[in-house]
Amino acid sequence: MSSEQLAELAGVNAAKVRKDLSYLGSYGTRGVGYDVSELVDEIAHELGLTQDWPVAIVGLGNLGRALANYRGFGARGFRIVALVDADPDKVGGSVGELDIESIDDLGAIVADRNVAIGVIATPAGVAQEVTDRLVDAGVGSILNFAPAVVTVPDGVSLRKVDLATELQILSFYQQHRPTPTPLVDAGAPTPPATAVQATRRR
Amino acid sequence: MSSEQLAELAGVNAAKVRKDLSYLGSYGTRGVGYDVSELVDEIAHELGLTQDWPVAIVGLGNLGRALANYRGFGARGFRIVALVDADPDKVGGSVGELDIESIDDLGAIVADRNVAIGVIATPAGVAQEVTDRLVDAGVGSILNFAPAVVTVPDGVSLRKVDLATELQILSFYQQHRPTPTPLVDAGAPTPPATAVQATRRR
DNA sequence: CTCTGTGAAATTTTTCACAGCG
DNA sequence: CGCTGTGAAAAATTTCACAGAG
Repeated sequence: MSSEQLAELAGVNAAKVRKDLSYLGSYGTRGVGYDVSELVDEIAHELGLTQDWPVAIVGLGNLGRALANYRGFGARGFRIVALVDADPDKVGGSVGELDIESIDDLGAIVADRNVAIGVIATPAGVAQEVTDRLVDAGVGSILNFAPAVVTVPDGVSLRKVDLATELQILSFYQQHRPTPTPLVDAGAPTPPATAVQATRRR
Repeated sequence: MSSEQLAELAGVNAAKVRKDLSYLGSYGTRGVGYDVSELVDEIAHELGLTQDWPVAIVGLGNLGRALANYRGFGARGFRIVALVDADPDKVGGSVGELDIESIDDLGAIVADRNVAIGVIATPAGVAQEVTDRLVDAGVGSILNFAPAVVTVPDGVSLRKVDLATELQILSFYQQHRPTPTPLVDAGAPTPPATAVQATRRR
């Protein structure tokens, strides 16, 4: 597959694809393109996806349950090894194959199962406390879904997914839409809309 | 509050805060700083958050239910006005205050309730089809949680939240962590770790 | 001939640094 | 004085464009 095709699929410039891939090394063949399975392997290796990263989910409300059931994790090599909650009513219950354990046992759980990544799906109010507990237990990466800013010490990675922020960004574009409702004949070649775009290609 | 303080809270450079805010106009007071509530109002206005953007959620598996129950949406002015699924067993059920309706009624639902934003929480396999249906119905912004790349016509905004991608990014940093497990005396000033950081400040 | 890999150019983003307002 | 607003500089990112490998 050529950089041109990859670029089309990703919605970016072909030169960017080539430049980015060049940082991995020279895995393309001039005049031909890239071997996709080779690329997949190389990228997986570079991203550390060939290793097994045990994941613990803290907080088993609706979002935590959704994440626990999310099949996309296993598919990409992330193994959920623990579900932890503070609510005594939830502890002892289970989601899928896994039992819900008490956050008081976090230290032992992280140590025993080598938890590398902690996912926070708790209410905002306890997010920082949970983060601190995870860090103290030795977890090196945190993915925070709680609508709260949390801080971590140097050396710990932190990412935040804020669902409301995503909607706010859409709202911005929605407000700046070329036409509030594009009342164009179905079948017309293409609406003349060309303005600020959140959209990628086509 | 000064740009310095705002920058500290956001984990960015103070000049960047000032430069960014300057695009809204001149809402600061020299020698003093910014009036936070004024900033909140101005930013809300610029982002279109003073308007009401009706949201429809398509797909009511675990993730869809979590999103439907997510209190952060209402708190920031997004009103969920419809829950839609293709599964006849789910249609007629409800989540919170809202009934689950059939995707076959999508056109009427979008038109009646002025749905502006569609949230896709379906399996990957039907994400493109659902996207097309939403766009045909007149929805101008799409937030895609399905682990699938979907395309939209020009003039429609699209954002994607990929949970597994977030983990992959963490995995990358985890793999490049300064020390696998920072075995530093608790109480030591600060671990000497200084390397590639996903972390913001402190 | 086609398509990669990559210097160099163009563009965008971020930071510096300071005039000047309150 | 202290802190904003902003030109100008610096840095980072993206794109161009083309030599040269296959």
